Amino acid sequence: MERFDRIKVPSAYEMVAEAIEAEIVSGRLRPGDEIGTEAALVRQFGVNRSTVREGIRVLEQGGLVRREASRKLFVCEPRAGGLSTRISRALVLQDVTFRELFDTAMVLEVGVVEGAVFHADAATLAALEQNQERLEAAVNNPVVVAELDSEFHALLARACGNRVLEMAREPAALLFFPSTEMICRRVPEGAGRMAQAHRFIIDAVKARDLELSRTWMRRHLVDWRKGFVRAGREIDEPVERIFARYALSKSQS
Amino acid sequence: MERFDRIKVPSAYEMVAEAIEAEIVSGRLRPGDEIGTEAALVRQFGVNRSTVREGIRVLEQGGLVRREASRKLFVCEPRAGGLSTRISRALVLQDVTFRELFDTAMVLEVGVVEGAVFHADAATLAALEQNQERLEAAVNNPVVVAELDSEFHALLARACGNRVLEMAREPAALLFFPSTEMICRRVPEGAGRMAQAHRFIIDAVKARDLELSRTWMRRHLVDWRKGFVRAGREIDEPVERIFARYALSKSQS
DNA sequence: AATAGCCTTTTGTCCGACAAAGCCTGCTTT
DNA sequence: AAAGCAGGCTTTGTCGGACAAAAGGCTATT
Repeated sequence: MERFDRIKVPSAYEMVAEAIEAEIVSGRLRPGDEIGTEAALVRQFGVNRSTVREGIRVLEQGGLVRREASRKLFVCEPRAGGLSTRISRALVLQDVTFRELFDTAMVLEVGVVEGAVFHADAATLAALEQNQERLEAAVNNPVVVAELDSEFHALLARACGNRVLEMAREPAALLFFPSTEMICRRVPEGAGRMAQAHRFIIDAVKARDLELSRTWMRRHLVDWRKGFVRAGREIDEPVERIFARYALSKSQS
Repeated sequence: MERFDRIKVPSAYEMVAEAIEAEIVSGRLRPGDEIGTEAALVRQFGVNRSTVREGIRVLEQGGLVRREASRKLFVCEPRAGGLSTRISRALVLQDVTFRELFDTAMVLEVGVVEGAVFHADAATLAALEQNQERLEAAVNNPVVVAELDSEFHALLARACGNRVLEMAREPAALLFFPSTEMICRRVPEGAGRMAQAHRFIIDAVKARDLELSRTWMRRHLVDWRKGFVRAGREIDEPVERIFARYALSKSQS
């Protein structure tokens, strides 16, 4: 048992990043505000431009500021940060299995649909209907089906009116739903069953029927799992890195 | 509807970061491996050291590499990234309410305890027992009680054997459980009830009793909420930024 | 008013340099 | 000969200055 922690001398670029972060977290700088040019920061902080730039990289990667087309630097919506992508990547590096993804999705997506039953508004319901229409029209195109399934769940998450839950489900969803494409490709009847399940879920949410919405969400996910196994995959195998790299790079933009 | 996406010309430092990231994600560089000195990277990539350094900042902040005491750079365990902290910060910036935190915790912690019923091993159960002992000995110290409560739920999450779920709950937990201290301070009987609930949860997990574990976890969380309200707080108020800043900075180390 | 061309600002990258901190190696001391 | 120390080497963090290319703004032309 040591008495003292190691002393960490903060470097200049870290202090630059922290100073700007403090302004954002405190609310003195709001999303959309400009940070100023690098030269301006050099003047204010009294450090070299290289140092300022390193600090900016930290903030950029932290999702606090954004630079558009190598131009002005401004505070960005905290949502935008692409943090989920990085969590997903960490999960892949830990060799998590599809079972873990599935079990987590079961917990989170059922929680989401419960919230949606209480909070879904007309606009989101309309968006869900539109998603459903497109899904029914595209049951023979695995790529589009996978995208629409992913969007369906994202819309539902938005509809549940809980931003914490919405964000909590994102990393798993990013790894989970892309497999839908593979499933649809190998299990022909999969897309049809999915469309049917979505239909029931939407109806249950509209009818504010908690129990029914839960039931159909569970059924929908169990179906996904069955399809996964029928497509010849093993539920306890880790999410492969190559696949994940592809899926995540697509989502990053 | 535009036909083409904007073309993004990658800058050199981004390519440096991506090149190293690719090695890590593909598994050719494993946690613990050294990346090499800045000078070595300069030679290999044929770019300036400033450029390499900017790339390194990106990777560092992304939680892929770590530099210890301003010394050698090496690939780090994906878990370490401190990403949850940043998600929590984003949530605070979005002014999420305690209700959102609570509802999410309800979904996730119940999911966690279900997993724990199936997967908890002897070592974790022992750790939970030890946590319980310390909790019962400290019911009069709000600071310690809050820490132990937070640890209790983290242990349970570890016990559930699902790293995806474990990581999904972290951002909410980081914002949620610190309030326990405030509650214990203002509601004297709170800590005792908490110890009792923990006791029942541990026993239910040990007995592999799914339904009982669920029931007590729900009860435990509902209790937290009652305490929150009895402490004079409003469940629909946003998590304050000052509080969050304090809580998160503590957790970062 | 719209456009083309010019000028200015800003970013991305490069070069070279140096102090401070860690690491290593060889020397001194016991 | 082993342990301890000092000095030298390596590497990081920071600095100052420089320049091409892109973006933005301004003016004159049609």
